[in-house]
Amino acid sequence: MAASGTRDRIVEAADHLFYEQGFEHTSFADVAKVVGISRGNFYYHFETKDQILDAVIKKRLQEKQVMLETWAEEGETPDQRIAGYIRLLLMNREQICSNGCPLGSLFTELCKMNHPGEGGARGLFDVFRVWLKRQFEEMGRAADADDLALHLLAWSQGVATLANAYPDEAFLEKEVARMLAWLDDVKPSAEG
Amino acid sequence: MAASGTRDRIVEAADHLFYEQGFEHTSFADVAKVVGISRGNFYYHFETKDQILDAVIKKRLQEKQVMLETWAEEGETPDQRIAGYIRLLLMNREQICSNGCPLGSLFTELCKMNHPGEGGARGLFDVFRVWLKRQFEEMGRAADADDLALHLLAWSQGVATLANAYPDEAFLEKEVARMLAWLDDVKPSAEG
DNA sequence: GCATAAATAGGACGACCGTCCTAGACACAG
DNA sequence: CTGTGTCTAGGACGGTCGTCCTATTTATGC
Repeated sequence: MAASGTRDRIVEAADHLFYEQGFEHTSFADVAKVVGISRGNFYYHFETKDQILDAVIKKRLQEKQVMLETWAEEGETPDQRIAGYIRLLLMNREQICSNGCPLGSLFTELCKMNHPGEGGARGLFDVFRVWLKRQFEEMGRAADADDLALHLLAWSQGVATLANAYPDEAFLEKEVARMLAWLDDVKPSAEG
Repeated sequence: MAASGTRDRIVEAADHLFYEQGFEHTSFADVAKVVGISRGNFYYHFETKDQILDAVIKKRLQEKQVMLETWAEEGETPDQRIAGYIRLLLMNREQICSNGCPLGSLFTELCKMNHPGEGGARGLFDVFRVWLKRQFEEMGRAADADDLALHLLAWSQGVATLANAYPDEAFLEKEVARMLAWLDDVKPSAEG
């Protein structure tokens, strides 16, 4: 399994570099330097650059899904779980301030390239969208659960982008507080 | 001034292509094809690709500034002007659904490239930020005008990105309605 | 009409990229 | 030790890119 170890290291290095430098702006040489292997060796593990992107997206999909399902099983109330999602913005503040939203920036780039991986990047949004929708449903807002989920998704996406443009932690904290207040407003007063 | 005519056509074509395909993904050959001139002719008007980017950013800065100042002089109330900004999302719905936010997507790309033009792209945000701040001040919210401006900027930014990921006009319209309701909430009841 | 400058065309260049190929290193079964 | 399959290194190839160079065309002043 030493080979698969190298494969995983390639995917992990590519994951970080795609986030920090973008997909197109990251070359095989960049990844090779980080992993510490030769450029030509990629083609034993991947046939094209797009396959690395696919593997990176697949990895992100799985990681996020596992993270959200773990939250959902930890027995908290739906609004506490949504609050956990909102606080992700604070937990990842350094990365967000310097590189923006991992979901949004990748999607935006692939979209402009007309790259087939665009669908996979949209799938990353979907993971959060359906998870948030489920939480709002369980919170008692079944009627507009998807609407609320999209709203929160867009909101956090915009906050991440602006925090990147103005690397100001105070702004991030203010917006997180605003989101939590909004969540409290949205929560039915007599929760079931 | 025939030369400057060509120059302007280059800048305008580059402006569109940078928005639709991204800066890095747009080559000289792409722009040349649109403008209808030869590839080598660029270097009579620009010395580097970065200079074209600078010209594009400068043009966008000027256009936005003129647009906003025109609004500010049209004698409406501040909240009507802010509502006009919000409704930009609807006016440009086709472009936003297919290419996202012109400000955010350019900034995100330049940021990942560590490109010196990043500052100019941030300047585009600044134009809207200070204009919105002024409107909120005139609306009677001087204390938190900048806070409100950043909030609305982030919100609209996120909505544009999500509308790009889910090209759904209904979502755009719902969020615009939500923003207008928020604006009404923010407006002091006894406006001066 | 001629000299001068502005403007354009088109190819050459070096660099980088993704991709591919081949030879060698390594692990392990017999 | 030997043979076999896995894994790696490093260079070659073709394409594209930004950049540059040099002719040629077009416009302008005298």
